[in-house]
Amino acid sequence: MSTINPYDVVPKYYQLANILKQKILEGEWQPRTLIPSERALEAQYNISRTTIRQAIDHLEKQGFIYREHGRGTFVSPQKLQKGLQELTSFSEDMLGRNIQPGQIIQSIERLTPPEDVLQRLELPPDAKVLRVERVRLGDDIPIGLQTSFLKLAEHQIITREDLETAGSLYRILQDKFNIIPTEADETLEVTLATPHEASLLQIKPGAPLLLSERLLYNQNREPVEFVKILYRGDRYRYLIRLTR
Amino acid sequence: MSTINPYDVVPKYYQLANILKQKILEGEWQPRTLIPSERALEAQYNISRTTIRQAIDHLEKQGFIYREHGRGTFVSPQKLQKGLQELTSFSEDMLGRNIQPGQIIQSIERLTPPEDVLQRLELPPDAKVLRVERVRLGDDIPIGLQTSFLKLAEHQIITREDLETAGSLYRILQDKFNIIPTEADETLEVTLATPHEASLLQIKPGAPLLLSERLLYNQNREPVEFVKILYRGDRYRYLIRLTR
DNA sequence: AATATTAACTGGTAGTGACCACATGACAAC
DNA sequence: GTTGTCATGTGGTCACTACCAGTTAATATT
Repeated sequence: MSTINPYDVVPKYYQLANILKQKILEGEWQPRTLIPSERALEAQYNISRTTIRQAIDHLEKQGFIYREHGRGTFVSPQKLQKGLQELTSFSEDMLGRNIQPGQIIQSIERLTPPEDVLQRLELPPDAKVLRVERVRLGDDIPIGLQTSFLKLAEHQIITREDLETAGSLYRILQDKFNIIPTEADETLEVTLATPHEASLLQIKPGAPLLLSERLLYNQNREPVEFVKILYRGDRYRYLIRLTR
Repeated sequence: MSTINPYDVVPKYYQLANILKQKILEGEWQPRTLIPSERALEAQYNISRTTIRQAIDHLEKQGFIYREHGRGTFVSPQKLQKGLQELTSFSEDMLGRNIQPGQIIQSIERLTPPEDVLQRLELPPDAKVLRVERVRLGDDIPIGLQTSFLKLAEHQIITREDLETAGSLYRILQDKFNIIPTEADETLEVTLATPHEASLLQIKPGAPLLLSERLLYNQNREPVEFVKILYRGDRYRYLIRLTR
């Protein structure tokens, strides 16, 4: 069994949460069963109840456990499809489904985007953004057509090499420009493929597509990216977990 | 200004959260501006920092504010589209968009559903469920075709009257059967309308539809309802907020 | 046997005190 | 001017303590 170090860069509650999570993932604690009470854990790990509760809070938010006042804390029964409702990049999304992500870069250009994109990015009418167009692949099959509009200064460049090596655009934003995605608003709707889109996605013109439009905010809640992804209707399904 | 009662059924942190929320909604605290520090609020309201933090935790989770370590706590700038990522019924969804929800009840029947529905509801092969078919309206225009499969005992009946008076199915589940929806897994994908679906939705056969499939869990994390909604592609757009 | 009471659990709320980690601006040193 | 140091203010973590609020089962009462 792992132990908890009293002084570390990693908070105690976080370490504890991982220990408990482990017990669930490894099956030591079965779904629907009661886990030790907060007072019991307090004694067992010699950690204050404050910290115990903080750890359990995290696990509850992540959907591993649920609490019932007066009865106890239980392991969630659901074969948890990890981190739905979480902000993920296309690559992360694919990896979560055990599909190998890939991409064909169509273009990287600095230009003035359509009016509606400027508005959402809170930019003046003549501003320029970096547009990145890619066909996204899953296990080498076209899944979606992705167009990103990035609010970046003129000297902030993203190259083909950046994209090819990093794979994920979020990685680049974080490492190269210190932009950390924290939140996004997304809409989903249905459209039909234009001939151009159809040829890129290797489907028939007029085939149904799932259109996702996502406005991404950085750590200061400023919009930094507007992304459109046209998903092939026959090869993609959107998953979320909702809570009340 | 409101005051905080020391002893009440309503927790202090909850009352405080509402007071702070009010200040944001009424515009007293403008977006992006710093709100008083936790120590300042502690002094101002004569509440311990523990409780202050608990209130702020809630507001942060709801997206009203965000914190930056070492800098302070700020009001979120976003014209918050309330409670996305939250579990809502069709009626609640519509009301949140300022659209009047409505329904045409097609049928209410007790029957054995398709195999896949039984499996998701964790029922044996011969089990029966209550199926409710409705055309859902928004401002009197057909928006979606909704089919609910409810895991209910034989004596647990839902009548047309129940549905017509309550409006929301969730209301009925809660009031009549003490089933409280707490969580759901949802998938979204694209399909094309069959002639039958098209006629009910008043669109052309083959028109693109957004198909939502939702498995709803009760307070004990048991599946209680499986709902399919076929949304008209031209009249419905799905909204969510994602966080990281 | 049925019903009411109670004791002993559970998680939930609240206060106090202490210190850590990060950000920032004032100020000293160069 | 530039750079480095440091004091101060912010949120983050943690311990200890106390009591409130549901749940349950044993027990007493009828």
